[in-house]
Amino acid sequence: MIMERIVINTHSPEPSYQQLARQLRDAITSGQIPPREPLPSIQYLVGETGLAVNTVRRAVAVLIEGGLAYTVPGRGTYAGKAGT
Amino acid sequence: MIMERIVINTHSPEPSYQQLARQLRDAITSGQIPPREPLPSIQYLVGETGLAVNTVRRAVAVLIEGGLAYTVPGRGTYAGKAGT
DNA sequence: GTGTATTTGTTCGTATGTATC
DNA sequence: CGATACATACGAACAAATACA
Repeated sequence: MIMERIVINTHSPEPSYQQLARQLRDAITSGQIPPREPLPSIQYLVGETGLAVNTVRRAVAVLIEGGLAYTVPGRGTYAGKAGT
Repeated sequence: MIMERIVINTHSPEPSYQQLARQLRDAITSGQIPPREPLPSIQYLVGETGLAVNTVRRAVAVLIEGGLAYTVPGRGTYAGKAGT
């Protein structure tokens, strides 16, 4: 599992889902999670962050909409763009 | 309130939020809801469609991300782009 | 092939906060 | 202040796709 510690500050004015999305984005753009490598699973992120499933899902959705990750149902979510 | 009947087919393979997003999008692009005119409120859409608040919000979020609508906190959601 | 576990997708319900009128 | 409207977050349930023993 590739990924540094994730820290969510509940009292920050920045929404939790945005904090998580930002940290995941950084992990991807920095190459810490190379293209085609799986992101941490939703369940893992729930345990790691203490956030609710829906909140984590929302954060991941941000990356997907941003074209930084893609999902394969039943498999997982991967860094980079879907394709060949 | 500008807007034709909204119909959600629960048994359709197309997710409810996408059905709603599509119908709202059509209402905007067709000019049925002109730029700067308010979209139906979340609560209204909840009553009209029978969907849950979160599901309706998700549909509206699709339009906002697509640049077809913008939100003014405490006021409402409007067709077109935010700006002047 | 079957059954189970994992993972994502959709949906609902509810509570609290913030902004506007 | 009270009503309205959007924003964030939590909790829970069920379906579908995939992986694996």
